[in-house]
Amino acid sequence: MSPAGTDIRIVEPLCSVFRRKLRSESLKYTPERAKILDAVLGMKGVFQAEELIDEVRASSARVSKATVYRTLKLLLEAGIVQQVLVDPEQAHYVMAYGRGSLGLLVRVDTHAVTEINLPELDALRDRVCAASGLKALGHRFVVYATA
Amino acid sequence: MSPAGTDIRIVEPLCSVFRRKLRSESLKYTPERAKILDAVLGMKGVFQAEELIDEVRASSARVSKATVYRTLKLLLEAGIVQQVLVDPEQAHYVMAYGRGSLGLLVRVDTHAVTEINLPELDALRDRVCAASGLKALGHRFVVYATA
DNA sequence: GTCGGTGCAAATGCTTTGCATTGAT
DNA sequence: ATCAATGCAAAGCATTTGCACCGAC
Repeated sequence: MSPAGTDIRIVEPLCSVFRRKLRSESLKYTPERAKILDAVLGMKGVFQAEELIDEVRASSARVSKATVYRTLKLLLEAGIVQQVLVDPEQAHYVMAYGRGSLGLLVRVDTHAVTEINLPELDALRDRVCAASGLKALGHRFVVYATA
Repeated sequence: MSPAGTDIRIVEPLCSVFRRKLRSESLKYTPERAKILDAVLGMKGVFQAEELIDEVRASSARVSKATVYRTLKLLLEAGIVQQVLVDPEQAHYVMAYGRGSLGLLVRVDTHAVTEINLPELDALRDRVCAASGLKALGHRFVVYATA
């Protein structure tokens, strides 16, 4: 579905996006940060910090928990991941580059979280912001359900 | 706006709802719990545990932090308050009896949280759940915005 | 060679819990 | 009288931070 270039969204690897962000603040692109970014790309769907740490350690060398948290914060600032708040105990994240909106279906019985796509909410979000004279940055639609 | 009884939603004081919940588990309705429920009714909009503690202490006697947290959990189970996750650091709550849906406008620059009413999302929520063969329990629509 | 990065362990801050005492039913 | 609730202080847990050493530029 991309003969005319229609479906191309990521014209630049996320790695470059990250490096550019780092360079813009005179921060360094280290092997640890590269490994963490790789692990993020490997995460499917919503994940927690601890799961990311496991993923990093599974696919490569040892990276400290502190570094993962520090890098996660940078990835958040770079817009590469977004925070998703479904659990008061722990922060959850999703790979989110180039995406301001997010739909989630949370099963309260199993705690499973599924992503859903609802583009019609973009307009609603903009309408809400316009009514308050604000600029929309993004939105979350979370549905809680059970079997 | 209630000459014909149209706008009456709470046919029973929340206090009774709470007492019934407590009785059903052979728990006790104590003065501390009554004061905390009162404080919850006095909170306008979204609040944090610490703000509720301040409210309780402002309007009446001393109640320990532990008791407020314990009671908040009971109010959650009773459906009198709902948890709202807008901040990974801290849980936020809203008075929520008889309400499964919730819209929030979060200003990321000032951290102000405003409630918004979007009844059209009920149908969307039900559609999403029906598509997965699940039963909808409620939903959150959170819009992030800035000036 | 200079800063910033990393790992570790200690610190932080919200929330929960153990225990002895107090109180609702 | 009984069984649960309260207050306090200590414990828990995810996340952050201070510091000494290491490494990217």
